[in-house]
Amino acid sequence: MSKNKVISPFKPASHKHQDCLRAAIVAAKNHCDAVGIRLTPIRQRVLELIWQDHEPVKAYDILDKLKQSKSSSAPPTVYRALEFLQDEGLVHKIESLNAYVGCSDPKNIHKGQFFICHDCSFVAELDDGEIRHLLQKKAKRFGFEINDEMVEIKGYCQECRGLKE
Amino acid sequence: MSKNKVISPFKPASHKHQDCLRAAIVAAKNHCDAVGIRLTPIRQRVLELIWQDHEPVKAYDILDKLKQSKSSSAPPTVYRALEFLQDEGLVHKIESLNAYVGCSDPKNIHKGQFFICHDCSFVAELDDGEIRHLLQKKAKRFGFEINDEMVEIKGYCQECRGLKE
DNA sequence: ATTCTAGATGTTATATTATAACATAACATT
DNA sequence: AATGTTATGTTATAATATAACATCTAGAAT
Ligand SMILES: [Zn+2]
Ligand SMILES: [Zn+2]
Ligand SMILES: [Zn+2]
Ligand SMILES: [Zn+2]
Repeated sequence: MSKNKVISPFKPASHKHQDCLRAAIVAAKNHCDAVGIRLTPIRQRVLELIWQDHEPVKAYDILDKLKQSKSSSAPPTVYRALEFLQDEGLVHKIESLNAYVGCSDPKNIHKGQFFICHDCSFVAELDDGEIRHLLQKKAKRFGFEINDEMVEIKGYCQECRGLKE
Repeated sequence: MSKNKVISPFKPASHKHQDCLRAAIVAAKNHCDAVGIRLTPIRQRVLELIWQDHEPVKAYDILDKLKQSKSSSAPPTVYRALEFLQDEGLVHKIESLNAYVGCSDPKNIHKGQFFICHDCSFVAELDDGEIRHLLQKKAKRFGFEINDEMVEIKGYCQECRGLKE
């Protein structure tokens, strides 16, 4: 089963992001209902904060915003929510940035491949069978059994490149 | 120019690591001489500590060992040395582990692809043109210009898989 | 409806990773 | 020796993340 998905494509800055946010929350609710776990208010709020944009968000930035509506919030509040959301495939951690992005495809558990713009910080995500397959092939050559993958690519998105002219 | 190198292959636990260490230090000295920069005692010592094994090493573990011979050492001592070594291609940071591994190919500046064993922590490094090329191809599809790449693959090396039987 | 319980949250403290800022020392060039 | 540059020393603190234990609460079991 070698799917080749664009989980989250680059979108123009002008896109109607309200729709991305709304869709992500709906997908999260559906997922949690289906699996029989609870998307509590804190968890939903953290997810909403992460989906404020397509940029990776830092844990302590989430904490700051969370405190505004819920003064009892502390680091564990955020890290617990993040752990839950990551376990459920609702959020990925960008290891090279110590930051978190939403994932709109929780049903299908995966580790994506991320493309991150240095200028606008937009993160696009693929779940690409070709990449996975090539890495498998390389690994196989020296008898390595893959169990987890991190692919994070930085550079400049089309829109930002246009602006550089 | 699409090279396809195995920078640092998996080696049996029994290999004569003294040779790896020695070769790495010689390569580092040669590189620094050639480029006209200084591999100072601190920098060399940090590099040696990183090359104690093929496992990623944590900054504060380096610091602890450094203190044993040089009591004036502090976090900046280590992080400065690490920065120097990374800039010169003598060390790579494994982002997903916040740890550092030696690189035996400093001449050729690159971002490698890393395969890391969960059991023995051995890190193998490729500088693989095929992988780079595929990522380029994917990026091109949505007009993304790559500037930096992180590929870190976790799993089980051949030797450790054999032991699991 | 009441009790029980697992899961979720609150709270305090601390561990881990990394950098800022400024002072001093070592080294190279003139 | 005087100068500029690079490296190191030193102190403090920022940024990221987890441990440990107390308390609460929604929902299951009775
Ligand atoms: Zn959007
Ligand atoms: Zn951009
Ligand atoms: Zn070795
Ligand atoms: Zn192994």
